[in-house]
Amino acid sequence: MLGVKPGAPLNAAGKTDAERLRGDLDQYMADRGLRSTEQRRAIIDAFFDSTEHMSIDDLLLRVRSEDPRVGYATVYRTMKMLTESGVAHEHKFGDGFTRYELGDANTHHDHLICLACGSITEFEEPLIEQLQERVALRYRFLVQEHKHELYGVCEACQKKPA
Amino acid sequence: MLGVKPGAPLNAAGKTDAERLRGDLDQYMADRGLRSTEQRRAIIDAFFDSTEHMSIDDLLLRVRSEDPRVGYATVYRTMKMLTESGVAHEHKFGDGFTRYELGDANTHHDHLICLACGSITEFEEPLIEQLQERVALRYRFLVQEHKHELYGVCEACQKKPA
DNA sequence: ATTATTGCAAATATTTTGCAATAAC
DNA sequence: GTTATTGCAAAATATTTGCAATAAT
Repeated sequence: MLGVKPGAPLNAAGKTDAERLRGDLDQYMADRGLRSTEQRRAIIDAFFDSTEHMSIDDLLLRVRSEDPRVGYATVYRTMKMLTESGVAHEHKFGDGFTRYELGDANTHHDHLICLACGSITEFEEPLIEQLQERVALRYRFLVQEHKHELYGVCEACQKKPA
Repeated sequence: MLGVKPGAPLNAAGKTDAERLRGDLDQYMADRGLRSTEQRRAIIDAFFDSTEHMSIDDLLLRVRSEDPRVGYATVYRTMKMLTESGVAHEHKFGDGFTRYELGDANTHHDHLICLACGSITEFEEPLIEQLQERVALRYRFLVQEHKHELYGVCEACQKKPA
């Protein structure tokens, strides 16, 4: 259990979400004969180690600090694999960069995006999800995914001098 | 009052939303010495006449059916002007195209996007907006705009044979 | 020995921009 | 007559892809 943050929440099986997702990924790759390369391992490590919402450039920067010969295309291809396996989720917050976060199927959350500093905060509000389901029912719309994002100014940026 | 749909809802001043927005636009353009050209008039007419959520290509197609010599760049530039004046709102629903709708400052609505046929339905749910404000308060976040979109399958597409 | 993967460069796709020609004021 | 606007082509931006070389199985 090296590299696991002390105090990370454990689930019933005694594993962190990240550990479970890594297991899912190994399974996914094994199932279709995908290979574990040095580059992939480096990118996947960078992704799992990161504070969330990394862009391709963020990831590449990190990975290249250890191994400068990793190419853009490999990062794109690896993150596409993670997305398709459900291990990562893609987000487009409107700054032109696709960002990735851990694909936690169980805990759904939405986002507050600060237009001043770019910081991204997660929020959960089950009552909104509930009302959302009611809206879907009203239109007999089958929801597959949703996006709920509030854009504005975070607390810290409000306090900064103009 | 030519070209106004019969039965369109009128506001206090006896004008439709579209009429009011056209007035706003005239004001906006006059204020900064922007000129009324044939191309702009054609694009603006196409935009106002349209069922909502037109892409640049949709607009260009319409405009070119009347005047084939209008260029892409002019449509982009005109829609940017409409967006900056608040007369149009931009949306990116994830299919790679920016779409535009009438910028109705008073009636806020959100969207259901069908992934099968691409249709876009608007919905309003004041209770969600209310809860959203509460979330913002909880994080002391100053909301400037928001995006709430449900992606899935619309009623019509659910009924279609697979 | 196979075949998935890599890195590069070229291709895509959408939007933006420089500039000379044109048209609105 | 000024100066905003147009249309074109080229640039910019983010992402994808073809392909020969490489590396994992």
